[in-house]
Amino acid sequence: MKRKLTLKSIAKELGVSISTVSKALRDSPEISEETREKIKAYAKLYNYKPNNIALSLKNRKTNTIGVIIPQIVHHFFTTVIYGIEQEARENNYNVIICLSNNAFDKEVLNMELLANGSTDGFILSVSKETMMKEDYHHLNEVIDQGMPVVMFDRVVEGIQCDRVLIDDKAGAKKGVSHMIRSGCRKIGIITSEDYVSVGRLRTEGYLDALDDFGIKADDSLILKLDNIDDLSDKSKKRIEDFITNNDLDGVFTVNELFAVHASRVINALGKKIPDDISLVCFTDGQLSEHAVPSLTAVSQHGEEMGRKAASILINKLEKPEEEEEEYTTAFIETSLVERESTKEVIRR
Amino acid sequence: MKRKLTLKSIAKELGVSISTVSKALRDSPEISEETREKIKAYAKLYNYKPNNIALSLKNRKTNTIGVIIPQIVHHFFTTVIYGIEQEARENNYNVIICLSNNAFDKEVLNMELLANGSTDGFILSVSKETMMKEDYHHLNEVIDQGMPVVMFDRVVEGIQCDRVLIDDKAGAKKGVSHMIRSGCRKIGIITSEDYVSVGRLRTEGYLDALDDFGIKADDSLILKLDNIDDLSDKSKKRIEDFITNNDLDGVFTVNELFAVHASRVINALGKKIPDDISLVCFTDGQLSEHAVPSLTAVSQHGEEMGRKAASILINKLEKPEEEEEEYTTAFIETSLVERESTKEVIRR
DNA sequence: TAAGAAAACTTAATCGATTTAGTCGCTTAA
DNA sequence: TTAAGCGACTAAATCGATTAAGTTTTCTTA
Repeated sequence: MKRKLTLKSIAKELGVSISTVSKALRDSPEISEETREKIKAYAKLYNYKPNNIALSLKNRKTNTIGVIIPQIVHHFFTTVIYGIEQEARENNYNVIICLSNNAFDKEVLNMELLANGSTDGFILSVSKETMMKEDYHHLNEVIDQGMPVVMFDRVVEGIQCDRVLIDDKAGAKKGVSHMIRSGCRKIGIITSEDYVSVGRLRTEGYLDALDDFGIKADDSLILKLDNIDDLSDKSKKRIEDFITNNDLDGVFTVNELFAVHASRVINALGKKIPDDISLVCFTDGQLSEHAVPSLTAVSQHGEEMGRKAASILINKLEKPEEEEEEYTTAFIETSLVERESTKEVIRR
Repeated sequence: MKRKLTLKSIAKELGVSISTVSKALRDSPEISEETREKIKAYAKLYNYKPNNIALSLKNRKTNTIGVIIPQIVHHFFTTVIYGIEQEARENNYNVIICLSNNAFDKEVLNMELLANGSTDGFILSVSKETMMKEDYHHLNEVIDQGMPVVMFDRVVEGIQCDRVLIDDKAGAKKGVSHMIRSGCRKIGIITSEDYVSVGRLRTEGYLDALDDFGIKADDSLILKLDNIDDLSDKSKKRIEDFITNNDLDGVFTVNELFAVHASRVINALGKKIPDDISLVCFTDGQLSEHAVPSLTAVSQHGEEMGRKAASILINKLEKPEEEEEEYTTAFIETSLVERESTKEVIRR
């Protein structure tokens, strides 16, 4: 086991001072050509790399971004992380990832931990529990210490930070409009309770689309489930009843899971997708792509979201300090991925 | 914006020396009860937390684990990360995640970056390119510097490190045996070329199972595709031909994607799953669970794998230094998740 | 009462780097 | 002849913490 080289060990070995070594390696004109070359050759030979921790301490800058997300076993979040990682890497930043598991306490703990010098700033999507508690002291604290924060996807109001959001409303509208254009007239939506912001916004988009085409909304065609993140047996049952008891010709769902189950139910009823019932879901993931029939989906572009969030954060971090603060909200546009679960749009 | 407290600022404020503050906060008996209480009260009031970077430098220990994986938008890897994160957090470690995107250069770069002080050890799954290049100098280098490494899933030989592996062979055998017990006699396998270790091992498990039941293996029933990570059009075509041209009563695939496509093809041929053809795949993910019919799958327990890898690494890190080194290989057992794509096992 | 011990602090070294402020010898110009 | 200037270094401070070693001050106790 060989110890890592340090400036000190190089200096000792070559019989010069530490600062000479440091300056030589940084090409300072203070050091003579000869000495410089000698030191650089030695450093290269033994593969000297400065210690990041020491640099971080000296520069009071870690070049590390802290990412806090509710869960990682989740396709959308991984695409966002992927985007963050790409952008970070291109700008010489590291990424530390912490999971809150949707728990308030873990979110606070993680932030406090990372805020003590480990990271320069945060990208986070707040946990469900935090949203319900409406306790954001941990966010305000790190912001107060001058660490920039960028929130994405699940954001809260009243925090001095930048935001990156999916345009949920426009996305849902896009999906539902597509169904209408392809001939659907009685479209149901499977969504979440309104306190989940993405659910609420997507419902609004659905209503907007109907309105645009002069179709009257009908409350009985709106199914609001408790949990948007998974599919309980109770939710399954409610989806079954919803589809069985309404004579729909289109179903829009706010996530893939609801859609996959809807597809199953429609199948079991002996109806054909898309001939009898069209199906569109929000979120374009593995399930939409590989389901049979494959699902037309509103794609969220998580990677772009991650890149955007990271780029906003890095920008703040590199900015020459204390220009007047401005907080932006960026929207990531969705796009519609047409697949087998919808009919062709009738064009005249 | 208020600056973070440091020992120095506290010392100045209270008119004592830095070391007095440090000792007081660490309950040293050297400091009088009175002074100690005063300092602690002040620190608590203003929420003092020591700077991690400074501690890392002083202790030459970062309490951070570097994780390097080929990709993050991949269900299995996220479950492993989830496991790593859990175990790390419970032991007060941070997790830095870097993606190699299956590229050798990025893997090397990431390791070098993190090895310069950022982490105490590594958990990694080597990239495909690294496996093909068989260039492991970056691994040997960090190991040489005394940083422990744990490899998981995609491991290579000849490196001084611990390993955590899925028991691929036993897992495949489990799946294929199940099909045989449920009545299948002509089982095909869709796998990868042998240079992908998991593909090779799973193929071996398949052959083992056939052998156990006295079924003769037939090379024409073994389809080896180029890429195990995704499904190219070429692969799709080959799967179609494979299933169409062989009169199989069972298909085993080494991943979900192959299975989902096989399912589609079987469907298109007008055959019923599982009545005409049974289908089992390695890897229990979203697709297996939600496909129609849902797929019987060999579950890999990625979370357990992550926990195990992290626990081995942390153990090494906390060990009182330089006991005689021993490298272990841990196997994570798989389990079979029975779903709709296989028939009941006939028990006599 | 004086030496020794104990209590309560402070100084200074250290981790590994950067950088400002010297230092020292040599050349050059007034 | 001598001060200024310059080239080529080194010393020391700094980032924020810990800790071994040193310093006072007060208290014991022979």
